[in-house]
Amino acid sequence: MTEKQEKIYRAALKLFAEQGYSGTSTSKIAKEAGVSEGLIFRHFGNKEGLLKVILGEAMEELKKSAVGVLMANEPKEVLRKAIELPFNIPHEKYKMWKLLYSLKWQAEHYESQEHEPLQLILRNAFEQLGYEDPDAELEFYMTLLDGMATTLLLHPPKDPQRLLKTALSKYNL
Amino acid sequence: MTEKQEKIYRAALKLFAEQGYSGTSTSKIAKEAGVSEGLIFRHFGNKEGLLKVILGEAMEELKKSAVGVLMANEPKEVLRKAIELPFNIPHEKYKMWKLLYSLKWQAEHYESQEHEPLQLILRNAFEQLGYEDPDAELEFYMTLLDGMATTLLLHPPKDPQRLLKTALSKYNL
Amino acid sequence: MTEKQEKIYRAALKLFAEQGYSGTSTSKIAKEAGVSEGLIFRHFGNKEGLLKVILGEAMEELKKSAVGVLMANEPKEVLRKAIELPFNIPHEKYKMWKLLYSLKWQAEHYESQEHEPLQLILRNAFEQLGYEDPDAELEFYMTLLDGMATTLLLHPPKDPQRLLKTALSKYNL
Amino acid sequence: MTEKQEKIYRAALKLFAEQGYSGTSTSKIAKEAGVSEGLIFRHFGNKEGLLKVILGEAMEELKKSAVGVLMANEPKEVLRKAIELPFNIPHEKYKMWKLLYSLKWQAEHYESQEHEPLQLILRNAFEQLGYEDPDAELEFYMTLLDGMATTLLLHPPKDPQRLLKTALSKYNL
DNA sequence: TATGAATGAGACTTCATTCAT
DNA sequence: AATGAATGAAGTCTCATTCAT
Repeated sequence: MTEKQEKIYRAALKLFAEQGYSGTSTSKIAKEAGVSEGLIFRHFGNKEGLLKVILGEAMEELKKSAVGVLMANEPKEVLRKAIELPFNIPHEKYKMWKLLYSLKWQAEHYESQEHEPLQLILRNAFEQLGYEDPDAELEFYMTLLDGMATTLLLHPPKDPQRLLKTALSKYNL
Repeated sequence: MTEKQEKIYRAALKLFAEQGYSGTSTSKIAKEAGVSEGLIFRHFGNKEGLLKVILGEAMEELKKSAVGVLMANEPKEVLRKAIELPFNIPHEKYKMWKLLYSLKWQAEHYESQEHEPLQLILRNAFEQLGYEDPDAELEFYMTLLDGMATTLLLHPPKDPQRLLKTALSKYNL
Repeated sequence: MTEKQEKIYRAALKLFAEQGYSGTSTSKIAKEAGVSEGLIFRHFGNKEGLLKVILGEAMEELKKSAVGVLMANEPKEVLRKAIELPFNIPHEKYKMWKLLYSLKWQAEHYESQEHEPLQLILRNAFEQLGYEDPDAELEFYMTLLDGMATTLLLHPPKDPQRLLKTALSKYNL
Repeated sequence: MTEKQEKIYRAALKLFAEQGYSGTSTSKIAKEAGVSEGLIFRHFGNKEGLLKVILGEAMEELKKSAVGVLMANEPKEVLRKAIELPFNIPHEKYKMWKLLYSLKWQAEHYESQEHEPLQLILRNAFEQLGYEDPDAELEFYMTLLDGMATTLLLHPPKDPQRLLKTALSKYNL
């Protein structure tokens, strides 16, 4: 990506995350990026193309961040690393995650990112740990993860570590 | 509300929930409601006015549904009723809750509905039950509630009761 | 058609005919019609919709003007009335015909208006009049008609009747 | 003209002829020519400059093709050669003629190419052949030529020679 | 010479809102 | 109360053209 492309990309990510996709006009993006409006279309085809590029990168990021969990070799470590995921989002990736989560609420853009590999390994962990109903446990764990992400992205507590500690304690991790 | 007002209200609720506020044009609302576009403005002033009316009703609903929790007289009952909240959303109120949650992700419309009374009574319950750090527990519980809502509204499981059961079991309820 | 619709229609017809479809912007049309640009889209959907309505009317007109030829009952009368066609275009229909002819030269909009009924009756007339190769005669006659239209619409002579007379004399009409 | 200049020239000729001048963007031309958009402007100044070069060449061509008529020394030969003109357009010149004719229908670019020399010699031929009203005959002949061009360029018949033969027979040529 | 990034103006179109009826 | 015509501003996108390389 050239410099201006990056500028557009970043401006769009910021605005999409803050004001939503429909709520963000291309002219706002251009202004925020300090670039002519036409350039957006030269580089990304159209507004949706810009979103798709951003979403593509986000998916990459998501997969990358899940690698740590997938590579854990003890079930307890799997659980711990999974729940730590939203706590390890680096500051510069916040916008991206916020956008990803906010889009889940829009029918048009929703594509249930089941993220099967993660779910598989989590289910396996519960099984190995002797949980009675691993499927139910998995479901609950995913729900908890959604809650964590929501809290951390939307109204982050002063001391996130306390929240993490509480969560870990529930599973004796 | 007259009949046509209701129609507009319902159409707007549906579309706002599905496609977002900015993603929904007044003309779409009018078409969905089977009503002239002008009527929206006669009855609700402008697009935002329509949103505010919907949000107002939603807040009422929210308070109403919390009453059960506030009136519980045993700490364990408080916890149980609180976590049951998102499971008791009646079918016809789904749109409303979805809208409420999706708006939380838009900076423009976000107003942290702390919902203090509920939080107070929950904190109190944890205290009475002898939890070491009631504040931390409260924080975690609210996070869990957010997760529940997300799951139920966005990708409801085939058997919601199983999820509820799992949750309750974590607190021996 | 309401008054403003008519205004738009007429402005578009004029400008399309004079400057071509692509050469005419909707803002020019709106200005010429003394109307807001948005109104064009409320009434005609989009720019192409406007063209289609105009073209539809033109086809009607075309058929109507051919009726006289189709109803002639002597072969000589058929020939005469056919060649008189372009000479009888009323002043207010000039724009329409010009547009129709100019569009024939644009691949995108071209649809060979064979106008079969007219051709059939012309061929029949040549046959009855004992012409050796009626098909060839028809072909030539249609070519002549195209020439007439071109001349009359593009660089009308001072005395069109003289041109008509010359043409008629070629066929002893 | 260098190779790339030629490419641009040819691409523009093709597209202008098929889609009209306004309907053809410089970016389409560049793509069709397999050349960067900027190059068009380096070589031809601007879009109109490109058109002018094409039109200039076309005029040359037109004059060249008329030479045969001007050099005929019998009146009948003049008439024959004149009417043969549009039938002798070489395949690779079709685009050019089509463009020339289509531009006649656009007010903006129209410049009545009276082509006086040709008209003079034709009028003279009619006079010598003893036609009563040479001016009227000339007018009709030019109209016929327009018709021929229209037919041949727009919907060429399977057997053009038959059309030519029919035309010639009308003048006993 | 040639490219491709970059731009500003303007294209087509949609939007929220107003107004006469 | 209700409609539908009408509008001006803003939205997305394309265009001809320029410029640095």
